[in-house]
Amino acid sequence: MEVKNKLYQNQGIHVITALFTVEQGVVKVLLIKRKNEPFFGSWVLTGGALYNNESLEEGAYRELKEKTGITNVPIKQVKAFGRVDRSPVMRMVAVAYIGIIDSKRVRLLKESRNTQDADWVPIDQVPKLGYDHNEILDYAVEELRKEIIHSNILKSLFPDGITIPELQKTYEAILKKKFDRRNFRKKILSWNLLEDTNTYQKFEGNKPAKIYKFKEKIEEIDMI
Amino acid sequence: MEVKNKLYQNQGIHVITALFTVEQGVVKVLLIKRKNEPFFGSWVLTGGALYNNESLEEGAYRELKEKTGITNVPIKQVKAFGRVDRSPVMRMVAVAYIGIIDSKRVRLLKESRNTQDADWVPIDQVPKLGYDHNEILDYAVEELRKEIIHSNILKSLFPDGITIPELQKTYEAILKKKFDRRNFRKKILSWNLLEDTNTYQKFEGNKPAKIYKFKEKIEEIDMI
DNA sequence: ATAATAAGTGTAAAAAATACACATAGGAGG
DNA sequence: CCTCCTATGTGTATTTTTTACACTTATTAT
Repeated sequence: MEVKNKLYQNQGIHVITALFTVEQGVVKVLLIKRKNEPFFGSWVLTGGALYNNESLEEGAYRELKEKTGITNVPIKQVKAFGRVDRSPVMRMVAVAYIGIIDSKRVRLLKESRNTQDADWVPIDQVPKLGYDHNEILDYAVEELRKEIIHSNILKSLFPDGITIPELQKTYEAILKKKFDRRNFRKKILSWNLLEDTNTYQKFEGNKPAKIYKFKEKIEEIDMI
Repeated sequence: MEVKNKLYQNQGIHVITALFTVEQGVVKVLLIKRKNEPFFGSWVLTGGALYNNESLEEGAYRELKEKTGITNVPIKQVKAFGRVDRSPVMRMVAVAYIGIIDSKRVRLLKESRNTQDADWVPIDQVPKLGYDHNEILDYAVEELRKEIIHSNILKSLFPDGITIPELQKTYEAILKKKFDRRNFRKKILSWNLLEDTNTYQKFEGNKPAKIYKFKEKIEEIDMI
Protein backbone atom coordinates (compact mmCIF):
# COMPACT_ATOMS: atom_id res chain seq x y z
CA MET A 1 0.00 0.00 0.00
CA GLU A 2 1.48 3.28 -1.12
CA VAL A 3 0.37 6.74 -0.22
CA LYS A 4 -0.51 8.63 -3.38
CA ASN A 5 -2.33 11.59 -1.96
CA LYS A 6 -0.60 14.90 -2.69
CA LEU A 7 -1.86 16.19 0.64
CA TYR A 8 0.71 14.17 2.48
CA GLN A 9 3.42 13.27 0.06
CA ASN A 10 7.05 14.04 0.64
CA GLN A 11 7.15 14.44 4.36
CA GLY A 12 10.06 13.80 6.67
CA ILE A 13 11.08 13.85 10.30
CA HIS A 14 13.95 15.69 11.92
CA VAL A 15 15.44 14.49 15.18
CA ILE A 16 17.09 17.37 16.99
CA THR A 17 19.02 17.39 20.25
CA ALA A 18 19.75 20.42 22.36
CA LEU A 19 22.80 19.15 24.19
CA PHE A 20 23.78 21.27 27.17
CA THR A 21 26.79 21.60 29.37
CA VAL A 22 27.71 23.85 32.28
CA GLU A 23 31.20 25.37 32.37
CA GLN A 24 32.17 27.60 35.29
CA GLY A 25 28.65 28.71 35.98
CA VAL A 26 27.75 29.24 32.32
CA VAL A 27 25.14 27.09 30.62
CA LYS A 28 26.17 26.28 27.05
CA VAL A 29 24.53 24.44 24.19
CA LEU A 30 26.22 22.47 21.46
CA LEU A 31 25.85 24.05 18.02
CA ILE A 32 27.12 22.88 14.67
CA LYS A 33 27.81 24.88 11.54
CA ARG A 34 26.27 23.52 8.36
CA LYS A 35 28.22 23.01 5.17
CA ASN A 36 25.27 22.14 2.96
CA GLU A 37 22.12 23.76 1.78
CA PRO A 38 19.70 24.66 3.19
CA PHE A 39 21.15 27.05 5.74
CA PHE A 40 24.69 26.64 4.41
CA GLY A 41 27.03 28.32 6.89
CA SER A 42 24.35 28.71 9.56
CA TRP A 43 24.66 27.41 13.07
CA VAL A 44 22.04 24.89 14.15
CA LEU A 45 21.34 22.41 16.91
CA THR A 46 22.63 18.92 16.26
CA GLY A 47 20.24 16.70 14.39
CA GLY A 48 19.07 15.65 10.99
CA ALA A 49 16.67 13.45 9.13
CA LEU A 50 15.29 10.34 10.78
CA TYR A 51 15.98 7.09 8.93
CA ASN A 52 13.30 4.52 8.29
CA ASN A 53 15.10 1.82 10.23
CA GLU A 54 15.52 3.62 13.52
CA SER A 55 13.31 4.90 16.31
CA LEU A 56 13.19 8.60 17.15
CA GLU A 57 15.61 8.17 20.00
CA GLU A 58 17.97 6.02 17.95
CA GLY A 59 17.93 8.66 15.25
CA ALA A 60 18.74 11.41 17.71
CA TYR A 61 21.68 9.37 19.01
CA ARG A 62 22.95 8.60 15.52
CA GLU A 63 22.83 12.24 14.48
CA LEU A 64 24.62 13.30 17.63
CA LYS A 65 27.36 10.76 16.99
CA GLU A 66 27.71 11.52 13.26
CA LYS A 67 27.88 15.25 13.64
CA THR A 68 29.77 15.64 16.91
CA GLY A 69 31.26 12.28 17.84
CA ILE A 70 29.33 12.27 21.11
CA THR A 71 27.86 9.00 22.38
CA ASN A 72 26.41 7.72 25.62
CA VAL A 73 24.34 10.68 26.72
CA PRO A 74 20.88 10.12 28.16
CA ILE A 75 18.39 12.23 26.25
CA LYS A 76 14.79 13.12 26.91
CA GLN A 77 12.14 14.03 24.38
CA VAL A 78 10.65 17.44 24.93
CA LYS A 79 8.41 18.35 22.01
CA ALA A 80 7.59 18.00 18.34
CA PHE A 81 7.73 21.12 16.19
CA GLY A 82 5.63 21.24 13.06
CA ARG A 83 5.31 24.69 11.56
CA VAL A 84 4.49 24.20 7.88
CA ASP A 85 7.42 26.29 6.68
CA ARG A 86 10.00 25.20 9.23
CA SER A 87 12.13 23.64 6.50
CA PRO A 88 12.54 25.31 3.08
CA VAL A 89 13.21 21.97 1.39
CA MET A 90 10.20 19.84 2.13
CA ARG A 91 7.64 19.28 4.86
CA MET A 92 9.62 18.30 7.94
CA VAL A 93 8.41 17.76 11.49
CA ALA A 94 11.11 17.99 14.15
CA VAL A 95 11.15 15.95 17.32
CA ALA A 96 13.34 17.66 19.89
CA TYR A 97 15.40 16.11 22.68
CA ILE A 98 17.50 17.52 25.48
CA GLY A 99 20.58 16.12 27.16
CA ILE A 100 23.35 17.39 29.39
CA ILE A 101 26.95 16.32 29.50
CA ASP A 102 30.35 17.39 30.78
CA SER A 103 31.98 19.07 27.78
CA LYS A 104 35.45 18.27 29.12
CA ARG A 105 34.75 14.56 28.82
CA VAL A 106 34.03 14.55 25.08
CA ARG A 107 36.26 15.15 22.09
CA LEU A 108 34.13 17.31 19.86
CA LEU A 109 34.22 16.42 16.17
CA LYS A 110 34.91 19.81 14.62
CA GLU A 111 34.08 18.70 11.11
CA SER A 112 31.97 15.92 9.64
CA ARG A 113 30.25 15.02 6.39
CA ASN A 114 27.68 17.71 6.92
CA THR A 115 29.28 20.14 9.34
CA GLN A 116 32.18 22.55 9.11
CA ASP A 117 32.37 23.43 12.79
CA ALA A 118 30.96 22.58 16.22
CA ASP A 119 31.10 24.49 19.45
CA TRP A 120 29.66 25.01 22.91
CA VAL A 121 27.87 28.37 22.97
CA PRO A 122 26.52 30.15 26.08
CA ILE A 123 22.74 30.01 25.85
CA ASP A 124 22.42 33.78 26.13
CA GLN A 125 24.88 34.31 23.26
CA VAL A 126 23.29 32.05 20.70
CA PRO A 127 23.13 33.63 17.22
CA LYS A 128 20.23 33.36 14.80
CA LEU A 129 20.09 29.68 13.96
CA GLY A 130 18.92 27.82 10.86
CA TYR A 131 15.44 26.33 10.60
CA ASP A 132 13.31 27.02 13.69
CA HIS A 133 16.14 26.07 16.00
CA ASN A 134 16.02 29.24 18.07
CA GLU A 135 12.43 28.39 18.93
CA ILE A 136 13.38 24.80 19.70
CA LEU A 137 16.30 25.92 21.84
CA ASP A 138 14.17 28.34 23.86
CA TYR A 139 11.72 25.58 24.58
CA ALA A 140 14.55 23.15 25.37
CA VAL A 141 16.06 25.53 27.91
CA GLU A 142 12.71 25.85 29.67
CA GLU A 143 12.37 22.08 29.74
CA LEU A 144 15.89 21.70 31.09
CA ARG A 145 14.98 24.06 33.91
CA LYS A 146 11.90 22.00 34.74
CA GLU A 147 13.71 18.73 34.32
CA ILE A 148 16.46 19.28 36.87
CA ILE A 149 13.93 19.61 39.67
CA HIS A 150 13.66 16.39 41.61
CA SER A 151 15.38 14.35 38.90
CA ASN A 152 18.73 12.74 38.26
CA ILE A 153 19.19 14.24 34.80
CA LEU A 154 22.38 15.94 36.02
CA LYS A 155 23.95 12.53 36.56
CA SER A 156 25.37 12.65 33.04
CA LEU A 157 27.03 15.99 33.80
CA PHE A 158 28.76 14.51 36.86
CA PRO A 159 29.24 10.83 36.11
CA ASP A 160 32.07 10.49 38.66
CA GLY A 161 30.23 12.12 41.51
CA ILE A 162 29.35 15.55 42.73
CA THR A 163 29.72 17.63 45.86
CA ILE A 164 26.76 19.53 47.14
CA PRO A 165 28.41 22.95 46.71
CA GLU A 166 29.21 22.10 43.07
CA LEU A 167 25.67 20.91 42.54
CA GLN A 168 24.35 24.14 44.00
CA LYS A 169 26.44 26.18 41.56
CA THR A 170 25.03 24.12 38.71
CA TYR A 171 21.45 24.63 39.83
CA GLU A 172 22.11 28.33 40.23
CA ALA A 173 23.59 28.54 36.72
CA ILE A 174 20.69 26.71 35.10
CA LEU A 175 17.90 28.35 37.08
CA LYS A 176 19.57 31.77 37.24
CA LYS A 177 18.77 31.96 40.92
CA LYS A 178 20.72 31.90 44.18
CA PHE A 179 20.06 29.57 47.09
CA ASP A 180 21.00 29.53 50.73
CA ARG A 181 23.74 26.92 51.18
CA ARG A 182 22.22 25.27 54.22
CA ASN A 183 18.71 25.09 52.84
CA PHE A 184 19.85 23.96 49.41
CA ARG A 185 21.68 21.05 51.00
CA LYS A 186 18.63 20.08 53.02
CA LYS A 187 16.30 20.26 50.03
CA ILE A 188 18.52 18.26 47.68
CA LEU A 189 19.14 15.58 50.28
CA SER A 190 15.42 15.39 51.03
CA TRP A 191 14.83 14.46 47.37
CA ASN A 192 16.86 11.29 47.91
CA LEU A 193 18.66 11.67 44.59
CA LEU A 194 22.12 11.29 46.01
CA GLU A 195 24.02 8.56 47.75
CA ASP A 196 27.05 9.09 49.91
CA THR A 197 30.29 7.71 48.48
CA ASN A 198 32.34 8.32 51.67
CA THR A 199 35.03 9.95 49.58
CA TYR A 200 36.14 13.55 49.76
CA GLN A 201 37.31 16.19 47.39
CA LYS A 202 41.04 17.01 47.78
CA PHE A 203 43.53 19.88 47.28
CA GLU A 204 41.27 22.89 47.57
CA GLY A 205 42.79 24.88 50.43
CA ASN A 206 39.73 24.43 52.59
CA LYS A 207 37.57 21.84 54.20
CA PRO A 208 37.12 19.02 51.67
CA ALA A 209 33.61 18.48 50.40
CA LYS A 210 31.97 15.10 50.52
CA ILE A 211 31.39 13.42 47.17
CA TYR A 212 27.96 12.05 46.36
CA LYS A 213 26.66 10.12 43.36
CA PHE A 214 23.30 10.39 41.68
CA LYS A 215 21.21 7.28 42.10
CA GLU A 216 20.13 5.37 39.01
CA LYS A 217 16.49 5.31 40.02
CA ILE A 218 14.72 8.05 41.89
CA GLU A 219 11.47 8.13 43.80
CA GLU A 220 8.20 9.32 42.34
CA ILE A 221 6.55 12.23 44.07
CA ASP A 222 2.89 12.88 44.69
CA MET A 223 1.36 15.68 42.74
CA ILE A 224 -1.41 16.68 45.08
CA MET B 1 15.63 19.85 -4.08
CA GLU B 2 14.16 16.37 -3.69
CA VAL B 3 15.08 13.75 -1.19
CA LYS B 4 16.25 10.65 -3.04
CA ASN B 5 17.82 8.70 -0.25
CA LYS B 6 16.09 5.39 0.43
CA LEU B 7 17.00 5.78 4.07
CA TYR B 8 14.32 8.36 4.58
CA GLN B 9 11.87 7.99 1.75
CA ASN B 10 8.17 7.50 2.25
CA GLN B 11 7.71 8.83 5.74
CA GLY B 12 4.63 10.38 7.22
CA ILE B 13 3.25 11.95 10.35
CA HIS B 14 0.19 11.00 12.35
CA VAL B 15 -1.57 13.50 14.55
CA ILE B 16 -3.45 11.73 17.31
CA THR B 17 -5.69 13.15 20.01
CA ALA B 18 -6.69 11.38 23.19
CA LEU B 19 -9.87 13.28 23.95
CA PHE B 20 -11.19 12.72 27.44
CA THR B 21 -14.40 13.36 29.26
CA VAL B 22 -15.65 12.64 32.76
CA GLU B 23 -19.16 11.26 33.19
CA GLN B 24 -20.45 10.55 36.70
CA GLY B 25 -17.05 9.96 38.14
CA VAL B 26 -15.82 7.86 35.23
CA VAL B 27 -13.00 9.06 32.99
CA LYS B 28 -13.67 8.14 29.38
CA VAL B 29 -11.73 8.52 26.17
CA LEU B 30 -13.10 9.01 22.69
CA LEU B 31 -12.43 6.06 20.40
CA ILE B 32 -13.35 5.54 16.77
CA LYS B 33 -13.80 2.32 14.84
CA ARG B 34 -11.92 2.13 11.57
CA LYS B 35 -13.58 1.12 8.32
CA ASN B 36 -10.40 0.93 6.24
CA GLU B 37 -7.15 -0.97 6.25
CA PRO B 38 -4.92 -1.07 8.13
CA PHE B 39 -6.67 -2.11 11.33
CA PHE B 40 -10.07 -2.41 9.63
CA GLY B 41 -12.66 -2.83 12.36
CA SER B 42 -10.28 -1.91 15.16
CA TRP B 43 -10.86 0.85 17.65
CA VAL B 44 -8.29 3.63 17.71
CA LEU B 45 -7.80 7.11 19.11
CA THR B 46 -8.95 9.91 16.83
CA GLY B 47 -6.34 11.08 14.40
CA GLY B 48 -4.82 10.50 11.04
CA ALA B 49 -2.19 11.66 8.61
CA LEU B 50 -0.91 15.22 8.80
CA TYR B 51 -1.35 17.26 5.64
CA ASN B 52 1.43 19.33 4.16
CA ASN B 53 -0.47 22.57 4.46
CA GLU B 54 -1.24 22.45 8.17
CA SER B 55 0.67 22.61 11.43
CA LEU B 56 0.62 19.69 13.85
CA GLU B 57 -2.05 21.30 15.97
CA GLU B 58 -4.15 22.24 12.95
CA GLY B 59 -3.90 18.67 11.76
CA ALA B 60 -5.01 17.32 15.11
CA TYR B 61 -8.02 19.67 15.05
CA ARG B 62 -8.94 18.74 11.49
CA GLU B 63 -8.80 15.05 12.23
CA LEU B 64 -10.90 15.49 15.32
CA LYS B 65 -13.51 17.38 13.35
CA GLU B 66 -13.53 15.03 10.35
CA LYS B 67 -13.82 11.87 12.36
CA THR B 68 -16.03 12.96 15.24
CA GLY B 69 -17.52 16.35 14.40
CA ILE B 70 -15.92 17.88 17.47
CA THR B 71 -14.48 21.40 17.27
CA ASN B 72 -13.31 24.03 19.70
CA VAL B 73 -11.42 21.94 22.22
CA PRO B 74 -8.12 23.17 23.58
CA ILE B 75 -5.50 20.48 23.06
CA LYS B 76 -2.00 20.05 24.40
CA GLN B 77 0.85 18.16 22.82
CA VAL B 78 2.20 15.38 25.00
CA LYS B 79 4.69 13.30 23.04
CA ALA B 80 5.86 11.98 19.70
CA PHE B 81 5.85 8.22 19.17
CA GLY B 82 8.24 6.74 16.65
CA ARG B 83 8.63 3.00 16.91
CA VAL B 84 9.79 1.78 13.50
CA ASP B 85 6.94 -0.68 13.11
CA ARG B 86 4.17 1.37 14.64
CA SER B 87 2.34 1.48 11.32
CA PRO B 88 2.21 -1.55 9.01
CA VAL B 89 1.77 0.64 5.93
CA MET B 90 4.75 2.95 5.91
CA ARG B 91 7.04 4.72 8.32
CA MET B 92 4.83 6.96 10.42
CA VAL B 93 5.70 9.08 13.43
CA ALA B 94 2.77 10.01 15.64
CA VAL B 95 2.46 13.28 17.52
CA ALA B 96 -0.01 12.86 20.36
CA TYR B 97 -2.28 15.45 21.94
CA ILE B 98 -4.67 15.42 24.86
CA GLY B 99 -7.86 17.37 25.42
CA ILE B 100 -10.86 17.18 27.70
CA ILE B 101 -14.43 18.12 26.98
CA ASP B 102 -17.96 17.68 28.27
CA SER B 103 -19.33 14.79 26.22
CA LYS B 104 -22.90 16.05 26.71
CA ARG B 105 -22.07 19.23 24.82
CA VAL B 106 -21.02 17.56 21.58
CA ARG B 107 -22.93 15.61 18.99
CA LEU B 108 -20.69 12.74 18.17
CA LEU B 109 -20.41 11.85 14.48
CA LYS B 110 -21.04 8.10 14.60
CA GLU B 111 -19.85 7.52 11.07
CA SER B 112 -17.54 9.38 8.70
CA ARG B 113 -15.50 8.76 5.57
CA ASN B 114 -13.05 6.63 7.52
CA THR B 115 -14.94 5.53 10.60
CA GLN B 116 -17.86 3.22 11.22
CA ASP B 117 -18.41 4.09 14.86
CA ALA B 118 -17.32 6.43 17.63
CA ASP B 119 -17.82 6.20 21.36
CA TRP B 120 -16.70 7.32 24.79
CA VAL B 121 -15.03 4.41 26.55
CA PRO B 122 -14.02 4.25 30.23
CA ILE B 123 -10.23 4.34 30.32
CA ASP B 124 -10.03 1.12 32.31
CA GLN B 125 -12.21 -0.70 29.78
CA VAL B 126 -10.35 0.18 26.62
CA PRO B 127 -9.89 -2.80 24.28
CA LYS B 128 -6.76 -3.60 22.30
CA LEU B 129 -6.46 -0.69 19.89
CA GLY B 130 -4.95 -0.41 16.43
CA TYR B 131 -1.43 0.87 15.84
CA ASP B 132 0.40 1.72 19.11
CA HIS B 133 -2.64 3.53 20.44
CA ASN B 134 -2.77 1.65 23.73
CA GLU B 135 0.74 2.88 24.46
CA ILE B 136 -0.19 6.40 23.42
CA LEU B 137 -3.33 6.32 25.53
CA ASP B 138 -1.46 5.11 28.63
CA TYR B 139 0.97 7.95 28.26
CA ALA B 140 -1.85 10.41 27.58
CA VAL B 141 -3.67 9.41 30.77
CA GLU B 142 -0.51 9.98 32.80
CA GLU B 143 -0.08 13.38 31.19
CA LEU B 144 -3.70 14.26 31.86
CA ARG B 145 -3.12 13.46 35.52
CA LYS B 146 -0.10 15.73 35.64
CA GLU B 147 -1.75 18.41 33.61
CA ILE B 148 -4.77 19.01 35.83
CA ILE B 149 -2.52 20.04 38.72
CA HIS B 150 -2.35 23.78 39.01
CA SER B 151 -3.75 24.36 35.52
CA ASN B 152 -7.00 25.42 33.93
CA ILE B 153 -7.17 22.53 31.48
CA LEU B 154 -10.49 21.49 33.02
CA LYS B 155 -12.04 24.75 31.81
CA SER B 156 -13.11 23.02 28.61
CA LEU B 157 -14.90 20.37 30.64
CA PHE B 158 -16.88 23.01 32.51
CA PRO B 159 -17.21 25.95 30.15
CA ASP B 160 -20.25 27.34 31.98
CA GLY B 161 -18.73 27.22 35.42
CA ILE B 162 -18.07 24.74 38.13
CA THR B 163 -18.78 24.27 41.80
CA ILE B 164 -15.99 23.21 44.09
CA PRO B 165 -17.67 19.93 45.09
CA GLU B 166 -18.11 19.04 41.39
CA LEU B 167 -14.51 19.92 40.73
CA GLN B 168 -13.41 17.73 43.60
CA LYS B 169 -15.32 14.77 42.16
CA THR B 170 -13.59 15.36 38.84
CA TYR B 171 -10.13 15.46 40.41
CA GLU B 172 -10.92 12.35 42.37
CA ALA B 173 -12.06 10.55 39.21
CA ILE B 174 -8.99 11.51 37.22
CA LEU B 175 -6.44 11.00 39.98
CA LYS B 176 -8.19 7.97 41.52
CA LYS B 177 -7.76 9.47 44.95
CA LYS B 178 -10.00 10.96 47.62
CA PHE B 179 -9.57 14.37 49.20
CA ASP B 180 -10.83 16.01 52.35
CA ARG B 181 -13.54 18.48 51.30
CA ARG B 182 -12.27 21.37 53.40
CA ASN B 183 -8.65 20.98 52.43
CA PHE B 184 -9.44 20.43 48.77
CA ARG B 185 -11.32 23.70 48.69
CA LYS B 186 -8.47 25.53 50.34
CA LYS B 187 -5.88 24.08 47.98
CA ILE B 188 -7.82 24.76 44.79
CA LEU B 189 -8.62 28.30 45.83
CA SER B 190 -4.97 28.89 46.77
CA TRP B 191 -4.02 28.07 43.16
CA ASN B 192 -6.02 31.10 42.01
CA LEU B 193 -7.50 29.25 39.06
CA LEU B 194 -11.07 30.16 39.81
CA GLU B 195 -13.06 33.34 39.96
CA ASP B 196 -16.29 33.77 41.83
CA THR B 197 -19.35 34.31 39.63
CA ASN B 198 -21.69 35.14 42.54
CA THR B 199 -24.22 32.71 41.17
CA TYR B 200 -25.43 29.56 42.83
CA GLN B 201 -26.42 26.10 41.77
CA LYS B 202 -30.16 25.44 42.20
CA PHE B 203 -32.63 22.57 42.76
CA GLU B 204 -30.47 20.05 44.55
CA GLY B 205 -32.32 19.52 47.79
CA ASN B 206 -29.53 21.01 49.87
CA LYS B 207 -27.48 24.09 50.35
CA PRO B 208 -26.73 25.50 46.89
CA ALA B 209 -23.09 25.48 45.85
CA LYS B 210 -21.39 28.59 44.61
CA ILE B 211 -20.45 28.59 40.93
CA TYR B 212 -16.91 29.52 39.91
CA LYS B 213 -15.31 29.92 36.52
CA PHE B 214 -11.80 28.99 35.45
CA LYS B 215 -9.69 31.99 34.63
CA GLU B 216 -8.28 32.35 31.12
CA LYS B 217 -4.75 32.90 32.35
CA ILE B 218 -3.23 31.32 35.40
CA GLU B 219 -0.18 32.18 37.45
CA GLU B 220 3.18 30.54 37.00
CA ILE B 221 4.58 28.75 40.02
CA ASP B 222 8.15 28.55 41.22
CA MET B 223 9.79 25.19 40.86
CA ILE B 224 12.32 25.41 43.66
C1' DA C 1 51.12 28.49 65.06
C1' DT C 2 47.97 31.46 62.55
C1' DA C 3 45.19 33.14 59.00
C1' DA C 4 42.27 32.30 55.18
C1' DT C 5 38.75 29.73 52.81
C1' DA C 6 34.91 27.14 51.92
C1' DA C 7 32.39 22.98 53.98
C1' DG C 8 29.40 21.38 57.21
C1' DT C 9 25.74 21.59 60.85
C1' DG C 10 21.50 23.16 64.16
C1' DT C 11 17.69 25.75 65.54
C1' DA C 12 14.07 29.10 66.09
C1' DA C 13 10.44 31.29 63.49
C1' DA C 14 7.25 31.41 59.81
C1' DA C 15 4.43 29.28 56.57
C1' DA C 16 1.94 25.52 54.72
C1' DA C 17 -0.49 21.29 55.05
C1' DT C 18 -3.30 18.42 57.61
C1' DA C 19 -6.95 16.67 60.57
C1' DC C 20 -11.10 17.49 62.20
C1' DA C 21 -16.49 19.55 63.78
C1' DC C 22 -20.03 22.51 63.58
C1' DA C 23 -23.18 25.87 61.26
C1' DT C 24 -26.02 26.83 57.09
C1' DA C 25 -29.33 26.88 53.05
C1' DG C 26 -32.69 24.86 50.76
C1' DG C 27 -36.20 20.97 49.64
C1' DA C 28 -39.31 17.45 51.23
C1' DG C 29 -42.74 15.88 54.18
C1' DG C 30 -45.74 15.88 57.82
C1' DC D 1 -44.82 26.24 59.39
C1' DC D 2 -42.00 23.27 61.75
C1' DT D 3 -38.72 19.47 61.42
C1' DC D 4 -35.71 16.52 59.06
C1' DC D 5 -32.48 15.53 55.54
C1' DT D 6 -28.63 16.46 52.58
C1' DA D 7 -24.70 18.45 50.92
C1' DT D 8 -22.31 23.09 51.13
C1' DG D 9 -19.46 26.20 53.51
C1' DT D 10 -16.24 27.75 57.13
C1' DG D 11 -12.63 27.92 61.34
C1' DT D 12 -9.01 26.27 64.15
C1' DA D 13 -5.57 23.59 66.54
C1' DT D 14 -1.82 20.49 65.32
C1' DT D 15 1.72 18.85 62.57
C1' DT D 16 4.93 19.28 58.99
C1' DT D 17 7.68 21.87 55.93
C1' DT D 18 10.17 25.84 54.67
C1' DT D 19 12.80 29.65 55.66
C1' DA D 20 16.21 32.59 57.82
C1' DC D 21 20.24 32.82 60.00
C1' DA D 22 25.55 31.93 62.84
C1' DC D 23 28.91 29.22 64.48
C1' DT D 24 32.29 25.25 64.04
C1' DT D 25 35.51 22.42 61.23
C1' DA D 26 39.01 20.69 57.91
C1' DT D 27 42.42 21.89 54.97
C1' DT D 28 46.21 24.92 52.64
C1' DA D 29 49.23 28.81 52.67
C1' DT D 30 52.19 31.76 55.20
